[in-house]
Order: sequence, then C-alpha cells, then structure tokens
Amino acid sequence: MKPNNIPEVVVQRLPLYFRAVELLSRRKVEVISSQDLGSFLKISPTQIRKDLSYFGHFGKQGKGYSVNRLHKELRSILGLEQQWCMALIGVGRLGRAILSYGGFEPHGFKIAACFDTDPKQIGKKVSNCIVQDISGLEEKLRQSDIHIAIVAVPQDQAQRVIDSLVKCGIRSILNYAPICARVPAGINIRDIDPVMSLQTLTFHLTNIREGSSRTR
Amino acid sequence: MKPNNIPEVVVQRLPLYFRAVELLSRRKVEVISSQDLGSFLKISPTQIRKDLSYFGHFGKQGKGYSVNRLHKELRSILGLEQQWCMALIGVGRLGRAILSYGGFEPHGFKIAACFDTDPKQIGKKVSNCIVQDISGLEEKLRQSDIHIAIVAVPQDQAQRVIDSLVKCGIRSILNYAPICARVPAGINIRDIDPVMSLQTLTFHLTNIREGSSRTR
DNA sequence: ATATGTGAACCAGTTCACAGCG
DNA sequence: CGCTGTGAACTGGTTCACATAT
Repeated sequence: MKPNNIPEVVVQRLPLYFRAVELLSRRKVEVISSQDLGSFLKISPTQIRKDLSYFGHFGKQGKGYSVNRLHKELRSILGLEQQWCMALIGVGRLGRAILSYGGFEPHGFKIAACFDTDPKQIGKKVSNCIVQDISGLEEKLRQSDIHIAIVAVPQDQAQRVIDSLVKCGIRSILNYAPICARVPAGINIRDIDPVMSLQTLTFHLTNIREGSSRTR
Repeated sequence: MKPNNIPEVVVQRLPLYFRAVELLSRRKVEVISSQDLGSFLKISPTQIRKDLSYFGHFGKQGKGYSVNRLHKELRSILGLEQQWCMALIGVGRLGRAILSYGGFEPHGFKIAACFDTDPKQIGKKVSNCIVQDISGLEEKLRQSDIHIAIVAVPQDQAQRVIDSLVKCGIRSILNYAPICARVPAGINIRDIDPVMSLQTLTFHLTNIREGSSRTR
C-alpha cells in the first residue's frame, strides 16, 4: 500500500485531516469515527474513509480511527517527520511579512536563507536572516538542505526567479507572486494570492445568490 | 444571460482570467483567442470558452476576444467596479503583516478598519489604522460600507470571531486562521493557509513521483 | 479560413450500498 | 451491532466535435 498516483484533490485534503487530528490529539481524544471527523471538517465520512484507504487500513471496524495512529500515519505520509528548510526569494514588504510570520516554524518549516536582487538590501539582516544576492542561491542550496523556495518578488520578476530556482534544482515552490508561472513537469508550485480569493468573494457579493462556498 | 448558479470551480477561474486580461491590456494586446489565452494560463481553450459562455457571448468568431471588452465584462462580473472596504480582525504579527501589505489597494480592496480584543492594542495606530475594540464592530459596520472581513486571530479565537462577524451581518470572510470554520449557508469564506500548501508540497517531495501539480 | 459557442460524449471524483471485521 | 473499506453507481466538470458566425 505505498501509493504512487494519488489524485491531487486527495493530497490537498490530507493536510486538513492532519490538522484536525493534531487538534484532537491535543484535546486527548483517543478514537474518532469517520462520521465525527467528517462532521467536524464538513467532509462526508465516505470521502474520508476512501481518502485514507489510499494509504492503508488505519481504522478499526466497529470502533473508528485511533487518533494517535492517524496522527503518526499522516505525519509520515505528508513527510512531516523532518524539519524542512526553505529559501525566501524577495525581501520587499511581502517578503519581510513572511519572514516575520511566526506560523511556519511550529509546523516544522524554517526559512533558512533569504535572497534579493536589490543591492541596497543585500547584507542587511531581516528577522535574523542576512539577505544574500540571488546569484549565491545555487551554492547555498549545495551546502544546506533547502528543498522548498518561497517566491515573494514583484510580478514582473517572478517568472525569471522561478526559472532560476528550477535550474538550481528546486522542485517545490510556494508562490506569492500574482502570476501563472510556467514550470517544467515534475516541479510543484502552489500559489497564494489573497486578491484572487477576495475577487471570488466579491463575485458572490455582487451576484446575490444562496449557498455558501469554500476552497482550499 | 444573467446567471445564478455558476459552478464554484468556474467562479474560481474568473479572477485568473481577469488577471491575465489586465496584463494583456497593459501590454496593449487588443485581441486574444481562447487558444492563446489558454496556453498562457495553462487552461484548455474549450474550458475558457465554456466558462465565459456562462456570462455572455463576448467573443467574435474567426477573431477571438477583444481584450478591452473582456476586461470590462470580467470587471463587472466580479463586481470590481467599486472599491471594497474591509475590516481586519486581529492585529497580531499576522494582522500587522496584512495591514502593511500593499497588494490590496491597487486592486480596489481597502482595509478601512481594524479590530482586536487585546486592551493593550486598542487605540494604537498600526499602518494608519486605529485599532478598535471588537465590540464596536457592529456599529462600525452600520456607519461605513464594510462588506468583507479578514480574520487574522489565533486558532482558538477564530470560530468565536467568525460567529460574531456573521451575527453583525458580514457575508464574506477571508480567513487566515488555521481552522475549519462553521458558517451558516449563504456566508462565503475563503481560507488562506500557507502551512497547508507547504504540506502538500512536502507530500510530493516525500512520495517521489512525476507530474507537476497546481492549485487555486 | 479561423475561432467562438455548445450539445454530446467522456472521465474523474464523490457517494452509495454493502461485505467484512472487531 | 457499529464502523471501516471498497466495488458499483452516480454526479458534475472537462473535453470533443461540429454547427455557426465573421
């Protein structure tokens, strides 16, 4: 049961399950049924069972899922047993906000280096991180174990930066730039764009209609 | 052709189209075919044509879509002809980052008020915005035209805050808190959680397999 | 000739229904 | 008996194929 072709929708729900199970674990809940987990996450129990069954038989019939077991399994499936080092590209207003954001480290994600092209920034220390010239990226990647890059550069520089990240061997990118980046097959990119989210909200506000909606 | 039941997936692609068309407009491109727009956005031309056809007949056979026309239409469809005022709830580290982020205003989204529960914060000025007690929210909503709330409070306060937002009549929420919030039907909530995005990336890094992936 | 708009065909993802196990 | 795990049925979203317009 070591799968190799999980639908992407399923992969996107896994972190959700993990988060729920972390919470349950903290609350000392020991067993949870797909029923209860489902009503908590607003996902159908069948969905949850099917998703989890891609990876193994974690549940106990008649009982449910051991929270502890599920926690461990999801941690392993998602690759969260190690700490992940990341490089931040772009230390403008957005980049600085990301650097000062304390939400990554508790989850095992660490910004280990930051880069910029602006000569005025290079050498400066921002949130305990010395800004380096982006030309040093490849070398830095060799000597440290950075596997994820966060892109926080302006729109017009983003594609170029992403290209050089890929050339340096980065395969995972968290992209905050408002572009539809072109990446070769095998490279994973995840976009974060609050403005686009807001625009779907205003669509609903403008086109008054019933029914709530969600995304991930 | 004024629709009332557009699939949510379609709604989520509209901002993407809008962004592309904005860019094309800036580049003085006058006409674009679904073909070309598709290869730019990595979306099939048929998909684009079908999506747009929900809202009208914007294209010209044999030519393509007038960029200008499409820009205007999408602006109208998404409700972006007006400026939207937003309330930010929570001015901790994350909230401050959001306040200082300059990416909202150029797109017509303005943080018009910010709130917190921490007495130490109340009355302080953060990025030109005076922090108010959250108890003043309902009044503030009455006197201004705020229709969107941004939630940037800690996990354990988020559901409570969202409940009171809903009670105050807010129907659109951009949620940065790592929770699966319960909202009544008719309320739209969009979650932004970079950690979850990172976790899907580490899944792919850990379970080495081919094929790139994307989300929105 | 070229590109849109759209019903029909197709496919992926979700839900159903139930067998199997604790 | 309760809840998981899963093939089968279904749903809705995407792509195909072509009629239609310029």
